Amino acid sequence: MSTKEKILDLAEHYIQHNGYNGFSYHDISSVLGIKNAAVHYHFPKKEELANEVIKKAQVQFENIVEKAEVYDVTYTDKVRRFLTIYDNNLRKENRVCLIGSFATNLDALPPGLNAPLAALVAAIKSWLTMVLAQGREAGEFHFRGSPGQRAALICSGMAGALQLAKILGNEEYYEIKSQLLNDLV
Amino acid sequence: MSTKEKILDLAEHYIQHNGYNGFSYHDISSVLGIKNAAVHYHFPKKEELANEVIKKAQVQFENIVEKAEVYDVTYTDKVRRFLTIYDNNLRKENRVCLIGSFATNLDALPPGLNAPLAALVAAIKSWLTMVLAQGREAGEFHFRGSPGQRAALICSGMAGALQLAKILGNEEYYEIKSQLLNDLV
DNA sequence: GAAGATACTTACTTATTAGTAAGTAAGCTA
DNA sequence: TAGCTTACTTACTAATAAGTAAGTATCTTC
Repeated sequence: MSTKEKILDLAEHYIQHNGYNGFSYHDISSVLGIKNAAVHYHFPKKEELANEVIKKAQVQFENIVEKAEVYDVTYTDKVRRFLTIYDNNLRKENRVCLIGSFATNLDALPPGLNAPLAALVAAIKSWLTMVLAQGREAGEFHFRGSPGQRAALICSGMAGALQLAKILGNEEYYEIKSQLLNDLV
Repeated sequence: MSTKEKILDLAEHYIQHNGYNGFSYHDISSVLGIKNAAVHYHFPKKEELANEVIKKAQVQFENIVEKAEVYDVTYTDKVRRFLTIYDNNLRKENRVCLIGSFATNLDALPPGLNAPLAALVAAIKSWLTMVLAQGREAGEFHFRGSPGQRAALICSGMAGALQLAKILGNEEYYEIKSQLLNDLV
C-alpha cells in the first residue's frame, strides 16, 4: 500500500474515531514514521484530505450497489449487504458512521465538504428507497410508511446504533440492526 | 441569567453544533464580551465544562421523567414527552443529540467524561425500557422485540435523525420520528 | 469601615495547529 | 548523462489552543 493510501486510511480512521477536529497531520505522520510535511505533500489541505475520504466512501458504496445488483436475488439480501458497511465499522474498533461523524461536527467543518457529503447521503437514500420500494412491490417487505421514510429510518438507526455501541457496548448494535430488519418484513 | 449559566449554555450550543474539539474558550468568551480567563474562572478545565453540560442534560432528563410521571396518563404520551428533547434540539438551529456528539468524538475526549456519559445513557435507556414494557403490558403498545431493544432503537433512530436532518433537511427528522412512533402501536 | 469573597482583566506561557519554502536523494526519461 | 519528476525532509511561520498567576473593582459581611 502506498503512503498516500496509508494516509487516507488513517484519516478515515481518525475521522470516525475522533471527529474531523480531533486529529492533526502530526497524528497521521507520526504513526507512519514520516514528517507532517510529507502528509501535506500528498494532501495540501486538510479539507482535501477529508474530501478524499468522502470520495472513498462514495466509491465503496457504489461497489456495494454493484455487487448487490450482480449477486443478490432477494431484496432482503440487498439490504443486508448494504448493512455490512455498518458491520465493518463496528468491527474496526467501534468506528462511528462516517456521515454521522461529519454531520455531528458540521458547523466546525470547512464549508467545501458540505456538497460532496450531501451528494453521498442523497445517493444512499435514493438507492435504499428504491430497493425498499421494489421489495415491497415484490411482496418481500411489508413495512409501514413510505419507502423513503423507511430508508431514512434505517440509515439513522444504524448510524445511531454505532454511536450507542461506543457507550453501552456492541450488543446494542446487533439488537438495533435486527429490529430494523424485522420491522421490514 | 448569570455569566456562568450563559457559558454553560454556549458550551452546550458548541458541543451540539461543532463537537467537543470544534470550539475554544475564546469562542465562548468573545460571544459574551469577556476574556477567555473569565471562562476559566468559572470552569477551570474544559473537561469540567463538558462535565457540567452532561450534568445539565441529566437534570433535564430527570425533569422530563418527573413531568411524565405527574401529567401523562398514557404511555404514548410519556414517550412523546421524552421525544420533545429531540424536537427542541431540532428547533435550536439543528442541534445534534448531545450524547451522539460525545459518542462521535469519544476517542478524542478527556477520559473523565466517559463515566458520566455512560450513566446518562444507562438512565435514559432504563427509563424508556420501563415505559415501553409497561405500555405493552397495558395493551397500548404492540411492537416486536424486547422493550430494551425497542428503547435502543428509538434513541439511536432519533439521534441519527437529527444528524440526517443537518444534511438533508428537517422533513427527514419528522418522518423518522413518526415511523418510530407508528412501529410502537 | 476593615476583611474577605466574587467576578472578573491583564498579561502571560507552553503546546499544538495547519500550512509553507527550500532543499535533497533516488529513480525515470530524452 | 543531463534534466525532470517523485517523495519526501528540514526548518520554519503565524495562528490558535488550554491554562495560569497576579492584579483590580465591586459587593457583602461582621
